[in-house]
Amino acid sequence: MTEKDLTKHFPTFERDLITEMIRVGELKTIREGDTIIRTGQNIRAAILVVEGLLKIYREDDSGDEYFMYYLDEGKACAISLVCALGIGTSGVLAKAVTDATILIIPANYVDEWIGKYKSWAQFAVMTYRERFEELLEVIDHVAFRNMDERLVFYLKRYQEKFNTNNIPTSFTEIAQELNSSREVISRLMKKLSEKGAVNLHGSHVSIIDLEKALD
Amino acid sequence: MTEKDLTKHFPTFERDLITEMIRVGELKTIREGDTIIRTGQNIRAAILVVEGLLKIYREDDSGDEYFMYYLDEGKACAISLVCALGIGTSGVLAKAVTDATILIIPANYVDEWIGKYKSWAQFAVMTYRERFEELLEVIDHVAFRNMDERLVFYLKRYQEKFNTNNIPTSFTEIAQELNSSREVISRLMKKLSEKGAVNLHGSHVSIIDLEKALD
DNA sequence: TATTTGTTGTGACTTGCATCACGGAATATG
DNA sequence: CATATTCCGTGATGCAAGTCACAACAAATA
Repeated sequence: MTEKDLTKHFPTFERDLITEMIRVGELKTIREGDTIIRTGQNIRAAILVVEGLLKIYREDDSGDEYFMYYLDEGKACAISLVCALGIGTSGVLAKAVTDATILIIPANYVDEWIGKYKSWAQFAVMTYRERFEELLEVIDHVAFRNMDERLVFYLKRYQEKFNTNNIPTSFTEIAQELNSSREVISRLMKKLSEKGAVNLHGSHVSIIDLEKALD
Repeated sequence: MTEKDLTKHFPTFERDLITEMIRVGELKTIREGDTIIRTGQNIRAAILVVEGLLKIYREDDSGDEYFMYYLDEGKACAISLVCALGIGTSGVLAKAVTDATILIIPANYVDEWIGKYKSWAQFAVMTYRERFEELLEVIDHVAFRNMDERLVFYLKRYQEKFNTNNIPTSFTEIAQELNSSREVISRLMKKLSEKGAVNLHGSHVSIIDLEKALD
């Protein structure tokens, strides 16, 4: 990983910071499907996504995983940033959706750089802000919306993140991530297809126009 | 407000920071029930709670307010901290539960102090961390728990924050804050009283032992 | 090819909860 | 004191969604 590569994904960082990140950070490549952070795990480093896409979940006692949001290239896990300083355990679960490269920054630098590099402090704050907003959006959906709307939201995010109208995810998996059941997803999908919002091909789903889902 | 008063509520802050807070911050007293931050409001300052107790809500399109968490003395509103820097609008609603005193710090200082005062940077990070955790807990409840458990959680927090077993809140209000309905709360309360977890006195509710709610 | 495994579709049933429609008790206000 | 207002209790009803049971596929594998 060269300075140029890193600068490409983190364009706001000043040169000195990039240099130091390369010096002290540990690059790690992750396979699709791998789990990077586990709930309850003790974290002593910040995690930045250099390449690839992660998914962040909240896990309940019985092991159900509620999908909260995606983490793109150039973003950081807010939990890992925040845990890096305090004596924190995770609280969330992070999985790689694609093969990915992450940069692991030891906790002490996370702290030190806040005073040292303005761009780092801003990055940290921006990270918090964005994740915070995303959590609020999750709460909106879970607290106020019905499953049909949440499914549409789920599909919309997939569409945006992967820039495709093809949803290869099985109904079983979608159901797990929305903390619902396969049958419910199946029936809701049928309704969506009746409205002309999606097409069902048995094996996969293709999005036509999610706006049509609004009745 | 003297330096001594402020130090009492924010003991980790160094003397210089306290001095500067008094110089540039605006103290404001708030009446019980007043709204401090509105959803969608543009925020150009951080808000610290010096005295009193606030309640933070998430509002949906139709004006329903979902109660998320309390904000104690010595704490800051994470949203206001984070919005102070970015070009942010609020996303949450803050109300005073008791008469309160808040300290308003203009956005530019929020930013500046992160590099200047270590205790401030740590305070900011700690604030994010705590609020973040609280949001995750909210998601847990809304996503995974039924109304009965959420009601018990609601009562438990009241008990802790006000250090009392007396709940003077009307069922109608509890229902609104949990995004439920009065009748449902009424029936669940009855169940709780049958289990010996609470006593119903018509006008108010008194907690006996919330552990007994677990069946 | 035959079998296993993972997928979706669907009817029947149950449950949690919102809503409606009362009525009665308590409190406030004229 | 009378009336209005606000609160709570409770049955009836409807809907969203979770669960069960079973069938029809398709893809992978022996």
